[in-house]
Amino acid sequence: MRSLEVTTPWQEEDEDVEVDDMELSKNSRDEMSETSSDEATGRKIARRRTGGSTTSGGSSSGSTTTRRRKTGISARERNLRRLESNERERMRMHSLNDAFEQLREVIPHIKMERKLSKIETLTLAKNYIMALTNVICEMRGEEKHYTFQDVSEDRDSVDTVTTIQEISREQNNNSMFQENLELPQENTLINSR
DNA sequence: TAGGCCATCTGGTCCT
DNA sequence: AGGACCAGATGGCCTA
Repeated sequence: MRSLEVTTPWQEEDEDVEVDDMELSKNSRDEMSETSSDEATGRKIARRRTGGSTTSGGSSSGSTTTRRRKTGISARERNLRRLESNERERMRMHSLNDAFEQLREVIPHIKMERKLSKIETLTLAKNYIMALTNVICEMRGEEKHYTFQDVSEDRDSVDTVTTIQEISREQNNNSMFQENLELPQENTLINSR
């Protein structure tokens, strides 16, 4: 992935002076251009012109008034680091999204026009694991590990459990499912959403 | 138009 | 010290 190639206000100045952080934030946001694309992945990099947080999450230590810098780095340097940090964060989120995509591909679910949302993906994955665990227990002749409650209110659960039951019927004699599989400690896990 | 979902920016905190 | 992680804020897109 390439670095951002944006002409920024601080590229014009290179003075190592004390600068108000709020002003820096403003400059950083003002820099944002519309969109560009990532050459390596083809992903669109959207940058807002007016976005960004005013009071960022969990950040309570700094006042909104002028704060003094910890070190002697210039405003230009700090903004450069910010951009690099943004880039790393984008990459991190992209890899997280890739992982979600891979998870979507292995979860059996009813085909939909739209793709599964993240929360749906996680919920289905959890249900899938629980249902598979029950299948294993069933094959071993043990008591079911998890109890699905109130499935009528949870269509995803129903879909997943139905799918797993079908799988278990087909693979009822598959010894791979019956040998040396570690099961979670909990005996029940209420299916909530 | 409201609400859901998402991508991105941002700064604090944690970890190596 | 620097990068990873996290969560709040914001705006864009889409759908009912």
